[in-house]
Amino acid sequence: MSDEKIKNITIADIAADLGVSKTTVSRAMSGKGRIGQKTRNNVLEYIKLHDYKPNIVAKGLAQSRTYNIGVVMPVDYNMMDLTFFQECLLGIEEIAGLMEYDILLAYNKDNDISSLERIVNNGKVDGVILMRTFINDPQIEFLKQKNIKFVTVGSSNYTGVIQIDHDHKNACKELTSVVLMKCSGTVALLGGDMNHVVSQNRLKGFYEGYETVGKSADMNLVDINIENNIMLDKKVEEALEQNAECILCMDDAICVRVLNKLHDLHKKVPKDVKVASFYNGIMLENYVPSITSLSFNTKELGIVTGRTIIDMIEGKSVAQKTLLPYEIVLKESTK
Amino acid sequence: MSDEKIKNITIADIAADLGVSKTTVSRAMSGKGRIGQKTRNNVLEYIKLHDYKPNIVAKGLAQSRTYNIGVVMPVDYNMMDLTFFQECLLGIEEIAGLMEYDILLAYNKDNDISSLERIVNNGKVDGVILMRTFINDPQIEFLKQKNIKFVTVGSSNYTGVIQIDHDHKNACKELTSVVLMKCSGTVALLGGDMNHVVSQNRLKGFYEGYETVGKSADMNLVDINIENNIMLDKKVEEALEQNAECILCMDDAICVRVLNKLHDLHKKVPKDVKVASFYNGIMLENYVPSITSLSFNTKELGIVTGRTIIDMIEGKSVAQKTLLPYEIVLKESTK
DNA sequence: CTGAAAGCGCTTACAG
DNA sequence: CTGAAAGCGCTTACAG
Repeated sequence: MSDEKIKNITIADIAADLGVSKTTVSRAMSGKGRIGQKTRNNVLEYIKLHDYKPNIVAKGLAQSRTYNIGVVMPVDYNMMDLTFFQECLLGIEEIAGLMEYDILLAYNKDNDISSLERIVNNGKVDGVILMRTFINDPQIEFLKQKNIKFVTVGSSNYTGVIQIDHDHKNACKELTSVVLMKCSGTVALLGGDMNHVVSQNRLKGFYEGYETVGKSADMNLVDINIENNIMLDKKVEEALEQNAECILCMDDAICVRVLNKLHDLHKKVPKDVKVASFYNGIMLENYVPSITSLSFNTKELGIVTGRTIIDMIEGKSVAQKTLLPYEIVLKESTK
Repeated sequence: MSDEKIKNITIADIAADLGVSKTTVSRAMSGKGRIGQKTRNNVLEYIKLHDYKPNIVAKGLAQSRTYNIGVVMPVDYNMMDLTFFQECLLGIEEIAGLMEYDILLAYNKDNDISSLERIVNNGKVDGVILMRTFINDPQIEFLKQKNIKFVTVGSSNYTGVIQIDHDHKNACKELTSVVLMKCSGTVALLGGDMNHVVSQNRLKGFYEGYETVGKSADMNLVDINIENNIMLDKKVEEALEQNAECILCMDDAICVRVLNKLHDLHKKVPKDVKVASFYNGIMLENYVPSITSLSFNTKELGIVTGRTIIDMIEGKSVAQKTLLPYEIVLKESTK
């Protein structure tokens, strides 16, 4: 066994073997340009027989393309986010593979975008997916200035940015109104960092949910921007003191903490207080009692995001904002 | 703003502007071949001034390289593994970036290696890192047959495979002997799928730990290949019935389950029984009482793995097997 | 319908 | 010390 990689067969080899020009071989494969049916079949047959794989890098160079898409992963995640990103990435990879694209990874740690800069400055990607964005986002600034095509997972307040997201606002609106039907009265809302666009949308949906039943939220029971878990625990106690019949949690992490606190206080769910979450997540999955929550398909989010950036790369026009559907999963916790 | 990517400056532009040949520019950058000091500085200055970045793809084509390394991630992970893989990947990315390489992602789901096949058949990578391998591994078969350079994270029983791992065997040996010092008598060992090479090494270390104190393990207290959590719970009870003074757990997932079971049985750690784990992990981190365990630096594992595959790509010789150090962290649970 | 030639942006013998 | 030319493996006007 030699130490070298096996030398791959090239388009020139095929041309020589078949007694045609490289042009013809190229055309047979791409389907572009006129070519005789017989000639074409000949080439295709040869390719199949010899299991020829064109060198995508060379193809890319000739077309000023790379057939790579850059994906920027955040590093400062917590456990729950990790599974979200992984699953989304899986969706991206799946669709990319089908379209003959590959994923080039970059990381974003504390808004250090050097990793992103490298892959785009080195011309290694045709487009970029940002897995997480911020209100003021150096990634977006950089990509705009470089005029590179990109898509964001989740909503962004930047103008002109193509974004794919679940329809959090309407999801929260609907869940809120469903819960309001069950608890004739006081519903508390806890958690949510308003620096995140998604939190803003959830809050909006919450208010709109109230509107649908002709009421308006009791602002004493809405506690956002809770700084830490200790604060959160206190907010749970306060909600109970104000006789909240149901606690809505901004996301699954909040919800787990709330449930633990209720457990410590010997409050039974749903007998003493109902609980629901605006986001499903792995930690909520096997909780007893089962927890009512919104349910989003993360892998699908990845697939749609991947398809969108590839469409953009290939010159198709795409929607400025794509909102994916959601499900409301009613479980024991709001019975 | 045009719809096109900004056209990058090329080596030809520099050559024209400076009135030298492309050869000279190339040489100035690479440092290869003879070139006058003054000419060289001229070029370098121009490059810095205009912030020129060579097109790595073109460079790669000319050198039959890609400056990409493929990383194959497993998909059938559980939560705990996920953080391991993420952190390892982070290490790989860090060193790759420093060496001007990038990460191309592939997935391995149920030993479907089509994703891996695509990136190597398409000539998109110079080498591959396998994040997880199996006793009979189609990934390894494929890469060997293709004669592509690759490295595995963790140990493999295949011959001739370059592997990077923590020194699990000696780590387990040392922890076992430390624990034996504290519990003059009966130590139980629970968990570990013997289809995994790492489990085999841990078990070996466990036995060797006994040897160091001149004893041999009580086989009634060694329970490996435990099929599920129910079984595991039963094994915990059995260990207690046999008056085990300490329970050693093969990994953190096992350990968490064991701790929960002990909690249910109202057994106090370490008063009623001591506990230690052969692997640290996120779920063990904040446990009360704090848990004695082996501690491994996962990011470092990634860094070393990345450096190794790059060394191989660049023709340097590397060790067949690299074993990284470990730490024994004594905590409350074995007091 | 097919091919010769130029080009994508680099590197690298070869020659001077 | 420097440059003209060929080459990496493709694509694509252009010409016939």
